[in-house]
Amino acid sequence: MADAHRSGCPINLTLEVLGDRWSLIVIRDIMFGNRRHFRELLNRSEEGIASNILAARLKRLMAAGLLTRGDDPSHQQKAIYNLTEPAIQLVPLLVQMGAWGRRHRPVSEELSIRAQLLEEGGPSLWDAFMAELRALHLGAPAPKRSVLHDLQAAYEKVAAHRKTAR
Amino acid sequence: MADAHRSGCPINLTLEVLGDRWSLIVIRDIMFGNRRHFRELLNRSEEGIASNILAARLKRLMAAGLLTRGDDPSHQQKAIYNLTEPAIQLVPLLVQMGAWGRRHRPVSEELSIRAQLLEEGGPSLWDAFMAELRALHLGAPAPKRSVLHDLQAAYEKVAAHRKTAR
DNA sequence: AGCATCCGATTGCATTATGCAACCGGTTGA
DNA sequence: TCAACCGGTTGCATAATGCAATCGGATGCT
Repeated sequence: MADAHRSGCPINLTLEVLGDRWSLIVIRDIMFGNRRHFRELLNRSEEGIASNILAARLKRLMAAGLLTRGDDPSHQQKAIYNLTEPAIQLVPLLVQMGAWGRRHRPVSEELSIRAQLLEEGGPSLWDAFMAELRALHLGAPAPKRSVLHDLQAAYEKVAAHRKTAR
Repeated sequence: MADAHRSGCPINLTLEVLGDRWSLIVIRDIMFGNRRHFRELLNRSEEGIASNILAARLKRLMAAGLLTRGDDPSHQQKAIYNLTEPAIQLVPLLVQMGAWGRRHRPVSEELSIRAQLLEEGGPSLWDAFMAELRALHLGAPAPKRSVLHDLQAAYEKVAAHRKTAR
């Protein structure tokens, strides 16, 4: 009863989980940038999230069933954040967000390449990408071809540039 | 220079406009519920937005180019809020949000009928709906068949019930 | 062993956003 | 004349966000 949902409308309920300025940024970085550790999410994101906000978001997203937290065998203190199946199913939503932003907002060309690829690839590309995410985050059998690598290329280039520029 | 965008990423820029708990609720009500006046948006929405928040959101959405404000000829004081073309192009995004919420959140059956119709109708239905919105909000020539009426039916039923129940 | 670096956070504090209720001057229609 | 409605605004409390410094523990290098 601590629910207190504003309404049962699907759009509203989605907004109650994801309707803030950081949740989808975190999911985007895990999903498209393959940021799996706290420090990666903290230091290697374009927008510069604060550490307390990041911690709060990770906690909330885990409570909402969108992320799980696992141990990194290589380091006792290191945590690995994984996407859950519901989070992986946000791919079409994020693609639409990217497509809309690309058309109607002053995007930078570098960072919109990924959105363009996903938009032009259509649902079949999204499915391939989601299959890769399941392999990476849920331990599902790995698909043959990697579309993820292509998607991450531009992203990595920009992140690296930003890091040196600091 | 008062821009100060966090980054040029399309997803981020979309989030900077729509990433809060109310903006998309307002657009949803105008779009699917055909709420065109301030008082309609205030009193006839499921979630019960506060009047100052509504005023602030309408102002921001107009500044972002998603809404325009027109005069209602029938009443000197009455304002009519219209969707712009960019706002109408949010249809696929809202459909994806509804589809995701329907699958992964505790939606009420009544309110998810609309989401289901739009999801099952696919892109061709979205296009038909968007054409109707253009007629309604931009003064474009009206299409023949109205899919909007069907979409609003369930919504109106619930809103009417809620009004009497207060 | 010693020490710098990295690990996922937490704390304190300032600013901003949101939420709630009451209220405003003007318009409309009976 | 008057109640109801019009699009908001105001004041105030609470919650979210932003920023910088810091924490205790783990790791790796020398």
